[in-house]
Amino acid sequence: MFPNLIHPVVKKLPLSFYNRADVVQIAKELIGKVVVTHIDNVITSGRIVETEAYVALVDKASHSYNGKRTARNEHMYAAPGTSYVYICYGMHQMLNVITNKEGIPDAILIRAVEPIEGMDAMLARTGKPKPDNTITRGPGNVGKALGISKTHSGLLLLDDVLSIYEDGQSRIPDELIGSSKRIGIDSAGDDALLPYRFYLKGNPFVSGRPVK
DNA sequence: CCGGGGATTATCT
DNA sequence: GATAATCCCCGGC
Repeated sequence: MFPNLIHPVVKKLPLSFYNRADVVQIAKELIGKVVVTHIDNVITSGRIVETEAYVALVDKASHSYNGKRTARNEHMYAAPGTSYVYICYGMHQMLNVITNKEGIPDAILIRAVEPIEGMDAMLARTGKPKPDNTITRGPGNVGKALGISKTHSGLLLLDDVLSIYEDGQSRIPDELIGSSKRIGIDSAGDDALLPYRFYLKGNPFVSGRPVK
């Protein structure tokens, strides 16, 4: 209800954060920011520890590759700072952040967060008996724990239902952020190799098999 | 620790 | 009718 009372030291990311042309850079800068949802009268939040960038029009892994536009991906073409939520494998709710400018479908997938507030609600939503490192690990689990569904697509992230806050601390140093090719897009040809995935090194909520 | 395969259904061809 | 920006479990080593 009053997120600013719960996050007294921080503020929402401004439009000027989303309203930039380099979606890969923005994906990297989102590491350490805080996603907050106010859904079903409960506030849940988590620190973003893993993202992936999807570049408008030219990226074979993007839903909007080559300008493709359908009912599902319509919100990719919305204003920067808009959410894009879609259903994957018939059951997973995947949260994306739209950047750049209206009509240019740059998107960033939120792949993992570290829980901050609302663990009781996250446990109830996921059916887990107690907190563990998988509760918000991977994009499907992020959507489930934070209560996000397709109905939350097309929302402005500067509003209060679904929003992203600065972390109130100094920016995460580059040396703590790892990068790699994106996960689960092997059918995207050459673009499957692009280093558009970013993650907080050593964080246990980052998805994928641990790297030796 | 690692890889394989099934679950489950909205979406697109 | 086929596919999918995933997840979880299981078996093998």
